[in-house]
Amino acid sequence: MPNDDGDAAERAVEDGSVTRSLQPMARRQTKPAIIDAALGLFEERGFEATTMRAIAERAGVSVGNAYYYFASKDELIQGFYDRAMEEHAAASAERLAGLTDLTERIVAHADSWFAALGRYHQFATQFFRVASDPSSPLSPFSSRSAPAREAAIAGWRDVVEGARTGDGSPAVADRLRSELPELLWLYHLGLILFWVHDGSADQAASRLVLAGTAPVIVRAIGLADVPELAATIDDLARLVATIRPMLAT
Amino acid sequence: MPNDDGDAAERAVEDGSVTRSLQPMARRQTKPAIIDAALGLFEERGFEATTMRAIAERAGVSVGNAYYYFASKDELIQGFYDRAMEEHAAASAERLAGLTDLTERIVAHADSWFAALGRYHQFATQFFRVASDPSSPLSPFSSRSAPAREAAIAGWRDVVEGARTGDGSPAVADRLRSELPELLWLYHLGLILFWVHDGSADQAASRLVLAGTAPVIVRAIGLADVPELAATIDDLARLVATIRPMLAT
DNA sequence: ACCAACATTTGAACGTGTTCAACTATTGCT
DNA sequence: AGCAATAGTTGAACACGTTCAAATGTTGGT
Repeated sequence: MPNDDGDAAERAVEDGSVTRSLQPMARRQTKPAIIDAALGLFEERGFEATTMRAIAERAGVSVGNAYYYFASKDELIQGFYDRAMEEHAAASAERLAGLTDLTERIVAHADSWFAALGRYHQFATQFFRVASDPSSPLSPFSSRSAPAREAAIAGWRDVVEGARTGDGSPAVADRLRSELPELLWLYHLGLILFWVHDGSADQAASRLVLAGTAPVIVRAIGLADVPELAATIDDLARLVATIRPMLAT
Repeated sequence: MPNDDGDAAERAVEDGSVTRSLQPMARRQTKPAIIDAALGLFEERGFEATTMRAIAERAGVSVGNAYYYFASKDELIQGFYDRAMEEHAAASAERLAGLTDLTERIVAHADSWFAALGRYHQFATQFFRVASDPSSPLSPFSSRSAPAREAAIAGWRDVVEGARTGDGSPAVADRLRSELPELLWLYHLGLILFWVHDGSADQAASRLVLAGTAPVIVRAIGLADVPELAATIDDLARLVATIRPMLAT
């Protein structure tokens, strides 16, 4: 098994030029080379049309070597996902900069996700097919994707924390502020599910769903303070609390 | 390509005993034989562990012949799904017989689904992995599964139509009665999505989610008449109307 | 300098889903 | 009865993801 995060290869580079010049057989950065080859081919041909043999050939390694670094073809997808999420985080931060309205911030964050992944829609479809397999390590609920999940929730936390009312006070009541990011993340998963199945041109339908549902979500957040609904909300909170420990993935 | 629904084989049988006795090479019912073999093996070993060669061998045909009737291994799943849905319809009808309360009827219908598919949970997981692929004909939104989808929605229509209030009048206002079955079907899809990912013993968590959310759904239905929410509900209805024609699957 | 442990790399081989040209059986028509 | 067209059937062959024993490179200790 390789070092878990390509540390070995990176360390070798950090050893500096002396080490490198003393070793004629320059240490290739095999793992990133494989990722680059895979992503390039995925974009060119799609996921299923890309063979492990083609990836290995473009990366200049043997097939077996690719499997030394990635347990399966599916795992190579993680590289695509990580890269896309970086793009999304950057694009979202830029669009959120001037916005204070919660609804607008939600729309901006989710819409920049659509923008970031739009060009990969067809390929992303195959990605989420794999990810929607509960037994896959790429499932959003798996322990292996916990870092990605937490990063995504943190993104939604930024959306919530940055929201202000007219007088500059936080737009979301304290009681909800801690739970809301995760709920919005679930809402986003739902949007993604729709987006994946969205056959409309440029996924326009998904953007409409976003624009149409975000205000409803925000209105529902406001409703959480209505006393008549408090009992129901408490029921749901208790339900979540009961169920969460039952789910060991 | 075979006749679309095994008509050829069925017609041959309907030709009667004369035809059969005059044809020493008795016409095998190849298609059902393949389905039976496949379902048996799926139950015994799971979906992925079952090979097309094993299916063909048990059915007494060649591999190529299986592909004459089923375009892919995935398509064999439809047989499992159809059979399971028959079981569900029967079990649900039985449990709904004495119930008039809408919440109880919703729970009974969905819970009998859990009961019907519980023993197949692991295998069903692989089934829904395939079904959640938007490009798969098994996707619940695909045109190929339209009959199954409509049958499922019809099941939810029974749930709604049979619900009575204390005085024996329909429990659901006219305005909602036509749309509600499809919404409940979507709710059920959500439950199934959770169930598929549900790693708790005997999928107990899924049943709790059902028991906990069904009353909320029913309460929300009642809220549809509150004037303050009418505008929002109209917005959502308009959104659905706008989007539906955009989705050509 | 040497060796033992470890990390990396190789490519042939395996089992899989799927395809296809060839073959056989059946039907419809005269 | 005979013939052309169609339906059904076969199994070898293909391309793929994956595995594995073996070969090679690298490191750290003496």
